[in-house]
Amino acid sequence: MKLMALDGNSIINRAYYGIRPLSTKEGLPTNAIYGFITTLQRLLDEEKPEALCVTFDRREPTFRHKADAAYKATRHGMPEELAMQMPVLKQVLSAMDIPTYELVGWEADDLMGTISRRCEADGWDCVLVTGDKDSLQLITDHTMVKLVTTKMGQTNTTDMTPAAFREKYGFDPIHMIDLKALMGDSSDNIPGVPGCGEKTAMALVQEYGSIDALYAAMPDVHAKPAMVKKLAEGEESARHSYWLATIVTDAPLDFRPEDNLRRPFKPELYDLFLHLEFAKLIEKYGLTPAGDAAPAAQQREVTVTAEDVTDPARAEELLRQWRKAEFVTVYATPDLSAIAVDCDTGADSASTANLLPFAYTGDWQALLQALFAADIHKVSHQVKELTRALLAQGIDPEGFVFDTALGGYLLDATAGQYGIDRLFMAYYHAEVMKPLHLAADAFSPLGDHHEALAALDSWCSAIAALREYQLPRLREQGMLPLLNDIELPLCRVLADMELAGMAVDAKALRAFGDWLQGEIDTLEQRIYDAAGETFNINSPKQLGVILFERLRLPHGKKTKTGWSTNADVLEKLRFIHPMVDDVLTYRQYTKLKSTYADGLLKVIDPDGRVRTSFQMTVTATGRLSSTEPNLQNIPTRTELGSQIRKLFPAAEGCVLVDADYSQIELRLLAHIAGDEAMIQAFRSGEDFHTVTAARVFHVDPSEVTADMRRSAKAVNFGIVYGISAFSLSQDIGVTVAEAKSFMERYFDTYPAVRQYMADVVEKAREKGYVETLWHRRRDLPELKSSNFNLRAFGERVALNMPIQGTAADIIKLAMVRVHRELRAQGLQARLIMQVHDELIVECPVSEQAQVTELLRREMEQVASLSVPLNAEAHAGKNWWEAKQ
DNA sequence: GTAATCACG
DNA sequence: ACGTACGTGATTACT
Repeated sequence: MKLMALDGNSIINRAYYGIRPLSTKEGLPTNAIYGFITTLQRLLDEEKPEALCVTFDRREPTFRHKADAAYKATRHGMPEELAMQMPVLKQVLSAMDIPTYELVGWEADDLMGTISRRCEADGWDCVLVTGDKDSLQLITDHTMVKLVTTKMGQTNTTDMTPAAFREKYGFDPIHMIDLKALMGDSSDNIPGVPGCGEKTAMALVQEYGSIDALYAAMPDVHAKPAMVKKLAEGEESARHSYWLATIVTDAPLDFRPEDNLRRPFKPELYDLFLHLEFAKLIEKYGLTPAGDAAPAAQQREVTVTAEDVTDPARAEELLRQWRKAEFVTVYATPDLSAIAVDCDTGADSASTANLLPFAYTGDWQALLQALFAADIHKVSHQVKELTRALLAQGIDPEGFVFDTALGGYLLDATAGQYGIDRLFMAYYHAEVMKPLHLAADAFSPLGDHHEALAALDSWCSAIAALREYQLPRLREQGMLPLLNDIELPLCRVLADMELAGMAVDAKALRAFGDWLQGEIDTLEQRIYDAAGETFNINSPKQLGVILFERLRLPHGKKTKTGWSTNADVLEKLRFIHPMVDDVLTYRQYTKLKSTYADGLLKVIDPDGRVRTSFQMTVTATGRLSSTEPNLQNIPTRTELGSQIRKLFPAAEGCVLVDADYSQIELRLLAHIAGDEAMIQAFRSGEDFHTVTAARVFHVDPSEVTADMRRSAKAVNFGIVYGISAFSLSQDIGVTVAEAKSFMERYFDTYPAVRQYMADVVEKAREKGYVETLWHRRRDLPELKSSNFNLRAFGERVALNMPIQGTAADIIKLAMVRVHRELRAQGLQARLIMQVHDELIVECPVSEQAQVTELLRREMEQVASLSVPLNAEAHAGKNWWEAKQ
């Protein structure tokens, strides 16, 4: 039998510092609790103990344990956000029916020591989980310590058995106490022998085993005479320290191993997790509401107020009501096999109309067109997806006035999940009924019709409830213009773009792929010959073994699992061994082959076009993202890679017009920071990096060398990302000191930028968020974190998000304007792609000149700032040409 | 499912 | 002293 005991304080501490701040809508921080539970679950999966318990420190101000020394006085108290979570964690553990142990005046260590010895006495094995190395002294043949370590934000555990301990330290676990007695421990206020550090203490314990043996051998110990003297003088301190360092194993604890056998969770765990907004955990553990006695079916019976609309006369009546209403909510299945419409006003208040194509006896198409006309104001969830589905059915939808997915995203851009159920849970701490099977056949006469309708009904009213929550908050945060003028109109633009797609030359792409394969085969053989064996070049692990063990090349950075083999590292090794160059080329070619050649071929539609999906609710800054396929990362930086762009042709008789903003982020930095020198530089129309270099190096622009311009460019970009001198030095290959002085001179050149960087972080810390010119917002709880890395990250985000996010606002607005203007001018031209600062329009050759001018003008005039927005547009027969 | 790598802005 | 640039998505290896 095996019992696992956790050092509660140690684990929750690590969870708190290791996990980004989370909190409930009411502001209760929850990250440490969440981290604790997930850690606990991982440990249980790993160890599968029969019994489990958690111990906690319980120190009282008046305690007199272990001498009167200011014992652990230097250990600072826990931050308030963590302290608040302690009692809640104990509630959670109680609801999980996991025993906890604490004793006034005793530390978790002492309780764990006591627990492990009682277990052993009863013939149990024991696993102690803690991050505290002190506990290693407790290791025996039947007691293992799982040491929790946090490296680069990742928590790992090491199993310390007697053998593993000896391997690492060279002596038996029990002598850990002797080691501490000699070297001391400042965090525990254990003095040790003054002047005796880790190295000396290790050597002495390895040789003599214990301080008893050491002092018995005095004065003939193997150490420098000065050290022998220190040891002699420090004997009393060493013996006192030994006592301080010894973990108690007989604390007065009421403990029997068998009382800790694992038991089922208590029902109240559901409510607790609901309150903590641990939706994932509720799902994972399959928790259900405590009052589960009422059968779910019965609840549904009560809530179903749905009405199947079958005949045109009734439909007409409803349409009239809907036109009069302020708004209706619409929930549609992705395939439009069912559409529910809920209207809160009128005679049939609170009743949901179900529109099912097979059940409707009238003209289905006409009904939809009437419902999705501009005169019925619709609130829905994921309007872009619905718009796309309707357009594909030949319906031209208008009149969307709210999107609860977009609302959720604008209110919390880092939440990541915007499903109706998740939002409802976050806002109201309650669950929406799950549609059990919303597949098409659920609405066939044979499917479970009743159940499906009940789900539609509840989802429809959930959407109304979400809007109710979101609207006042969006208004208060100044985001209604962003929603109404940018995000909502953009839904139609993106739906059109997704449906239009981009043509791909499949034949040429296949040929390119075949050519790449030939090159890859050659490279592969050369690499095997150089290595003297075959191996999987695609495996960083195997490649690392070849490069750094077999070939003994100097290794650089490490990753969690071994040596890094990324391009940065390999670049430095290419002059040492010719194989490295081949590996780099191999990487480049296989990337092109698998991601672009093969990857694109897999998703070409029968009409020879690829259709990406634009994600509107993914990025933390407001940018779009593109998936299946990702058309926002088609190669351009290398000669070979950019060949791929030649395989994106314009349709027959058409051209592609490609327009991009030049240095929009830096221009926005100039505007937002209000730096006169930088604004002037952009107004001059000269090359900005060259102007920067000239000002920073105090030379005439004509004297700026390529090297100077490259450095200036690196700083310009670095500033936007929240640079550090270290990273800049890495980037431009100078010392940190040089990079530092370089940045100083940069800030002297653009003084308002320095001021901005300080102000934006301070303001963000006060307000807890940053925002763009259009008030798009990103919450930044990281700035209040006590974890240095997390806080530093938050500061960089605070600098970057307003700039990157404003650029996103601007191009989105430009897209809406371009889309509208192309239609207004009756052009056949279609906007088909966006790549963050670049738009692509496909149009007949005859429209080329007009479209090129329209694109440039609309993009440049979308906002009026203190710097000009500069856009350049070119036409070509394919993407590569248009981009020139 | 996570980690490493590399493509883009 | 800390560890070292912002935002994405796809592929491959490996647990």
